[in-house]
Amino acid sequence: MLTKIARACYDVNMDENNITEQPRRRSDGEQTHQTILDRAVKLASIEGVNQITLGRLAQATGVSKSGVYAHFKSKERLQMEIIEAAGEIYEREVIEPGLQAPEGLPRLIKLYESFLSYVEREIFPGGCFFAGLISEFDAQSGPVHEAVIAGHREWEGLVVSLIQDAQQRGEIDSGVEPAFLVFQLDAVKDHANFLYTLYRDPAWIERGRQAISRIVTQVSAT
Amino acid sequence: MLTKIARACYDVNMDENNITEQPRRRSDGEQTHQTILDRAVKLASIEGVNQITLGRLAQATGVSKSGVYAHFKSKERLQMEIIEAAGEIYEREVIEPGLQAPEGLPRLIKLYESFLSYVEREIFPGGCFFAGLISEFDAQSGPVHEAVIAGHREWEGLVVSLIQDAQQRGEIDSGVEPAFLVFQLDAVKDHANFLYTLYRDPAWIERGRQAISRIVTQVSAT
DNA sequence: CCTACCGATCGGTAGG
DNA sequence: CCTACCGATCGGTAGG
Repeated sequence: MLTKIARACYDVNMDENNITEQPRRRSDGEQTHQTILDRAVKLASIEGVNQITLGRLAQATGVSKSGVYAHFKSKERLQMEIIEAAGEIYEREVIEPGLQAPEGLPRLIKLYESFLSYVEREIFPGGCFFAGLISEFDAQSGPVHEAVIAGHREWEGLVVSLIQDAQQRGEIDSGVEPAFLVFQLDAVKDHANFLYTLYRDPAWIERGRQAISRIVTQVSAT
Repeated sequence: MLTKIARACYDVNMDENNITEQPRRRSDGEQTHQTILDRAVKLASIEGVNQITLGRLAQATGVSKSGVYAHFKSKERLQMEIIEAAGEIYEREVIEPGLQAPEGLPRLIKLYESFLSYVEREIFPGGCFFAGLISEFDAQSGPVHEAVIAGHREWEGLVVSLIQDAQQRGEIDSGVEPAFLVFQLDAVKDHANFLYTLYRDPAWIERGRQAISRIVTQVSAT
């Protein structure tokens, strides 16, 4: 039966865009899959990825435990899909709006403002998903740990390139070490997320904005 | 049997300092209790307090599962004792060395240096215990969440009072808002902990030191 | 996607 | 501090 559904999904897949060997579900199943994943991402942002269990996810969605399991085929795969789904949301809510600003310093500033806004709007009920994820897996080896490091390196690389752009345009002092500036900016953004999530007081986001703009002012070319 | 041990411990207790209704164990049991707790604190700093189970703690210490349970009487109590024990370590490794410096600005600086040193020396194998704890419970209501908030407020209060001391001595500009300065300093210390724990590269601690001293320089009275 | 299971482990209890 | 349990839940499987 599973095979039949899998094959049907595979056929549907062919008509769409995705020709991988990973079987997918047809439209109804696809929707259920997404519904479960949405719930899982929200739960994981509050309690941590390791606290998500098939049973509780089943209860939260009204699907049977084995129904949930059938969608993900293992707990590891479920965890990975949760992280992927969260990544898409982060991309949509932080990266894309940030990159819409004009190149150079405005883009750098907009990126951090997008982050603060995304925290303030509580896109994830438990605060920034990835701040929580890093904290959960920073000291634990395994595939998630590696994925977390890759994600952090990607973010750092993006910000460094924005800083270098701004330096080439003469908007940021050329004597500033990009990696150090990223450290300063990220410290503020993560701390604002941290305290907003703990206290749910927008004053912390405002402090984050102030601290970011203070740092930017200091490194701005004269 | 439990009652007998409990009563024996109670008697011992009377001879010491502590006359609460909470029964304690006699010296052997006391030692086992501490051994279990030490392991639990280390494990919890890596995996999170919620990941500690009686079974795994039993396995890690060689005590039977019910033996572990007998020492703590509930998982909640175990969690609370873990947090208390971590708090004592934090007090010893960060607060006390910090407060040994001369009053005013040197004491403020020393407090943050003590923190960075405590991270660098890996007092907890999974990074600063309380950074992890806040991250784990920031979005979850319950007694641990409340304890975490109380702990954060205590730290913030301490730092604010150090800043005000330094302001009264004319070492920090009186126009600086203490709460905002704490925000800036804590952002850096937590971020250094965060990245050191993820990468285990002392360069992140060094960046933290640089960022701290830069902030201090900026707010220093002219 | 379901019911009906499996062995392992969970927090906790009884009794010593 | 131990053995020997309890019901509940875990991730996962069989079969439809």
